[in-house]
Amino acid sequence: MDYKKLADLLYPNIKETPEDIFAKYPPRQLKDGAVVSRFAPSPTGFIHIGNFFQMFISYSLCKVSNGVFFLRMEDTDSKREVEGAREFLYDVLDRFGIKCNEYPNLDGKDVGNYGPYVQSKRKEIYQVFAKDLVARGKAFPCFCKKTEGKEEILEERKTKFLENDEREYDPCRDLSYEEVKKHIDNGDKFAIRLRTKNTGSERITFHDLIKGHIEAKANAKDVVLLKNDGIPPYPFAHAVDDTLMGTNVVVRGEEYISSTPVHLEIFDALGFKPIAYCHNPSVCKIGDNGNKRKVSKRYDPEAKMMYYFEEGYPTDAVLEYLLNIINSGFEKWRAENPEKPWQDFRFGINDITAVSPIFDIHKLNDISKNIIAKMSAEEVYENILKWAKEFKPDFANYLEKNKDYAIKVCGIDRGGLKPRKDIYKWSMIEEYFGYMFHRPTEKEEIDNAENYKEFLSEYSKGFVLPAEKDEWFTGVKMVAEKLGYATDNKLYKANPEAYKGNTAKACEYIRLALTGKKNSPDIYELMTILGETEAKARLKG
RNA sequence: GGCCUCUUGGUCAAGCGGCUAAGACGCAGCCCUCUCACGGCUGAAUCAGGGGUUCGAUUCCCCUAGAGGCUACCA
Repeated sequence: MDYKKLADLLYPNIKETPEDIFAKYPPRQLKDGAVVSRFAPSPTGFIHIGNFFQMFISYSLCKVSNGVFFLRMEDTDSKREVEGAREFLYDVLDRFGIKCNEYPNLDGKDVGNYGPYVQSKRKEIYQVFAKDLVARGKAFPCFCKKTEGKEEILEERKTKFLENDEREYDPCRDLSYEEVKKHIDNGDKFAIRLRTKNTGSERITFHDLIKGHIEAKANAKDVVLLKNDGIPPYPFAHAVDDTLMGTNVVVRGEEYISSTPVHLEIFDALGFKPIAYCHNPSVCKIGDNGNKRKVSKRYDPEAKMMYYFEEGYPTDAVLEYLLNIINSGFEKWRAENPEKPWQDFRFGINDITAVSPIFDIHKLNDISKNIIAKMSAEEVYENILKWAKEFKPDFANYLEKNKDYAIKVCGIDRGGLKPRKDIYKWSMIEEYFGYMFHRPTEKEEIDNAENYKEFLSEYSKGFVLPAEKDEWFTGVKMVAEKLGYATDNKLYKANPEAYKGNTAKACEYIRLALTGKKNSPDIYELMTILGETEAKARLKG
């Protein structure tokens, strides 16, 4: 069989050779240990936290080694592409402050010298390599119908061989030149398949940066290299692109471990050097049946990165949470360096966990609380405003009109040695501090309406907001004592029946009048921010 | 079914042949206190099971079980 002739029959217009292509992609000049890696999303309209997780590992490895982190758009599956998805992708990276060294710009131009960074623009490159493979007898054209869901075809392939033979050779692998020519003349579309050199009994080993040494059955299947539309499925695109682009560490989900033998055989057929893999575990949840399962975009709101924007989590909180589950050393580092930005953390590949973590919203919340607690009132205000502009325009309006006041509210119990740590997402504010933005419309249950009324009417009589907290508290106690409340808690506890309540009870009434709630930050501080007039009005009911 | 990966408290985990098996979140209790939050203290809770190897296994080996993944002209 003259494979060269066959290749020319298939691709009469492809004149370039792999050498020509390689000439355009010179090896990168890198410092020792510099990692070149990439984020290779499909523009399907959302980013799954699992993809984001991988991207972040990849990014961190590049950053810490002063390497190159690039973005490659994997748009080979046009069926799944969604309008506006590319813009959204960039928006997400931007919000998290993730910068790519090389990427395809939205205007169609590339930033970087190893492009195009969009797979749909690389069709000819793939065909050059495919043609070369055919010319060397390592691949062949396949005119079969797609086998998806077609069990009988799959069965036919398997049963062609002896029992227990794991080979899946494609029926088209041994077509004669004449047969192929007939198809071509007929205008039939063809896919290109790898002519696997294996027979099903070979084994291969490879090293994974996270899992270590892995031994597996070698590929023995004539896998598709180019679909009949000329576009490669993932494995071939991965081999060609990552080789040309100089990727030296591929970070991907562990679901790819099983297909690594296929990738390795493709690299081998192409004559490429294999690339180091880092198969990282998937972010999971406990399902209804009590088992682990991957976080799913269908059932779990937190699967989509948009969720964190909508809820108003600070992006650093999400990143630090991820760092926490990726790198066991991060938490210790954070404890020792409470003031440093996460970017200073020396991300280590050896510390990447091999186990699928279960997403823990409590932990995220805790990290977020600590991050927010360190912000100034102004920062909090700016963040809330930014969030509200996007998701709560009315509230954003209010915040802008009452900026000074809103900043004061954001500053409640902020700073100092014991900052308040109860807010973990911006969407909480309106509900949480609602009473600071409008008079409470509802009140939590009052245990003794008569006492409540009596106390407030007495307390609000001639109410003046003192300049000092102590003074204010003394005032409260005076009124309380006058009405028969215990101001000494020990006395009260010893004989509760003798009093209407204690100072705490009196404060509860004031708090209720002011906020409608039984829990709130310091009453005096709230009154100071509300102002004497407003405070008095609320006390009078 | 076949192949691959994973297995320390509820969750994230330290541990790399000898420890009363760290720490964090969460949970419970106590203290502080005008309430909540913060902070402090205390507590409950873990080596999947079975075999080896060894003077000694959470740690090394094997088996079993459980969970996850792959088995497409999807990635």
